[in-house]
Amino acid sequence: MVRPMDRRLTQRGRERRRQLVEYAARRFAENGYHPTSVAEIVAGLGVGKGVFYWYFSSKEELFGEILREAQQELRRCQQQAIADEPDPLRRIELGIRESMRWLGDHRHLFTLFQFAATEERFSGMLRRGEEVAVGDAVRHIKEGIGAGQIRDTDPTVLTHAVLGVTNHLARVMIFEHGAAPDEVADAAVAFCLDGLCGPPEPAPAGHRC
Amino acid sequence: MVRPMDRRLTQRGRERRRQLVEYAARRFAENGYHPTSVAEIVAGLGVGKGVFYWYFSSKEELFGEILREAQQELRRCQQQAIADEPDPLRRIELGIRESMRWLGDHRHLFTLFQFAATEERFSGMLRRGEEVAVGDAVRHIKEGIGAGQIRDTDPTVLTHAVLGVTNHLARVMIFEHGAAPDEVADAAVAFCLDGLCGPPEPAPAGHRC
DNA sequence: CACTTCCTTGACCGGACGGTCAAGGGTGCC
DNA sequence: GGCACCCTTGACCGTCCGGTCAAGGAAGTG
Repeated sequence: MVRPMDRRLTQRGRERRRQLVEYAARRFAENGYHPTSVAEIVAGLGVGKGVFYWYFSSKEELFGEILREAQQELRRCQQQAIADEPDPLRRIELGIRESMRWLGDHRHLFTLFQFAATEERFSGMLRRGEEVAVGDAVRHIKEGIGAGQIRDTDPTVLTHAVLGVTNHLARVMIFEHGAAPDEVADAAVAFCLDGLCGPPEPAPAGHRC
Repeated sequence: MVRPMDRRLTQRGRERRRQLVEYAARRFAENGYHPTSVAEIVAGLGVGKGVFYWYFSSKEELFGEILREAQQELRRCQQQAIADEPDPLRRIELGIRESMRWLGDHRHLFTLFQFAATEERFSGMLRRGEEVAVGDAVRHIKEGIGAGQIRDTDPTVLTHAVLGVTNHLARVMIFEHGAAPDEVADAAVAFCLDGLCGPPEPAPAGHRC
């Protein structure tokens, strides 16, 4: 499982560590995890190999740390964006918009998430982080269902549907087509809200549907 | 770009080639592309290393062929499923259902698609295949918009929203949670159709929205 | 100054990997 | 049989990679 080394670090040490995480994340995303060697990372930073193994016990551990920190920060941003918005549907909207913004700003990390999902050693770690975020979203959806705003379907499925739209649109429209995150977010929100609310016909209640 | 070797193969040769593609695809998906060595592939098939390099000029070329053939087959299945259904909205539904079924049956290939997206050498190849499939879907969406069944939004965005829902739900609900493809497809179809059709309020025409 | 702790260097190691190739077996055709 | 062609073998090669470590510099503390 590769437990993280927790050395006591000075200011200087924390800065070096940050450099390594940052630079390695970019190289891993651009070049692939396996094709990027430790030698290349330290050369890119102009330091000796020993520096790497002073801060991390292996390349694998470094990747794990990158993953963990990225997931942590994404969640932090989402929580902050949602803050204390009372309406669950609007919380979901804000979550989508914030995700889109964040992914636009950290596309290299998104690539690493994708890669992590394809290797067994990392997919577990990724999944644990994902489950936390999904848990958050599921709560909002459940609340929306309770309030009659959202169709009464398995909240987990709905959550993943929203997640799928957001991630895929971010990747294709923002990264590949170079679209503006805000506009893509508008489209994603529109699609998801209608998808969540359900068919118009029975439309009995709810202040948006 | 690693052009495929086109040798003239006998019956026996074609069978060997198929074995290599099949087995390597499974190992790549289970173990990762880079961590799976050519030596391991040929050992798993009980043949010498020369066999590999008789049929493929490099490991990279083999992976490219796996990708190409998988995309080709997925598209073939989708086209066949849609066949000559006249209603565009229903064509999309059938496409979603068929994708879900196919992904459920070929989850290892899905993993390889994901991996390919993370390495520059392969992402181009992947994208070219994706564009073809997206082009198909966009046509159906455009037709739906023309018929007033689908909201008048950028068809490419709508297509990718649907694709995102389908792929993500397949991965999470079918692969990870072990849900039944048919039920997941039901949920995906419901979500996407409402997402495509748009908000209920103005609801002027169309026989489903 | 001495002494400790934190950090850095880069040559080095064992092993694994992708790829090559000379040699040979098998099959079918004349 | 003789010959051509398709396929297979596995030892071998050069390279590169993750990781180690003895040695030494810098910074802080007394």
